[in-house]
Amino acid sequence: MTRSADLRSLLERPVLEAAPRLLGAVLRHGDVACRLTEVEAYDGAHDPGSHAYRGPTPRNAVMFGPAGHLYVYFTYGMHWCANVVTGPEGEASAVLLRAGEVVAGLDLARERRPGTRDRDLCRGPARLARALGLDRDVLGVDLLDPASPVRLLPGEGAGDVLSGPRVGLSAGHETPWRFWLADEPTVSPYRPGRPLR
DNA sequence: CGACCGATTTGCT
DNA sequence: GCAAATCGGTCGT
Repeated sequence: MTRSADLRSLLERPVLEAAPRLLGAVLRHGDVACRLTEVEAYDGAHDPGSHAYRGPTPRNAVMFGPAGHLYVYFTYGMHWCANVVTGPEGEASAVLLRAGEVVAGLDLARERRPGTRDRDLCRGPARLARALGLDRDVLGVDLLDPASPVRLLPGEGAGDVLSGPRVGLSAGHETPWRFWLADEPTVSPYRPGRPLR
């Protein structure tokens, strides 16, 4: 990861460049903090899988705003998922936070996800959002503003980054959309992947 | 106004 | 491994 001063400029980079470098960074909401171990890139304008693909709507408006803000959406009638907006303003790309390791506020995280093993607390995008207490209340907050309830903080150096193509997309079979840290128990079970160049 | 879909998780088999 | 649960956004009538 990078130092704090570089976070803003990193997030303004193209999403495929910013996404893997978010691994190891820490997302904190109140007392609960999570070290990111798995993310996925969504390229607003060109990615059919992106919520921004069909243009701006009230729901995805945050994606079209400046980088570094939190895009939270509700899906499957019961889950919230969290994204970090990246790229130049108006490009509407974002990084879906898929998994992480709870590094602070373990008690509260367990409370929010009863009966869950610690390593599963943030294993999966909706699980991560739940453990951190992320919902519409924090939609659009600036993660780089020290006054925000949700903050993105630089992490220690991360281990090896693996990447793999996202299934179900016709375009971008050559492009790695998914990034995760090797040898992390909090990452989703098994994915075929290769080291990031 | 109504129908259909979805960047998923969970629980049961 | 598979199906249920559950509802806001989006689009068509």
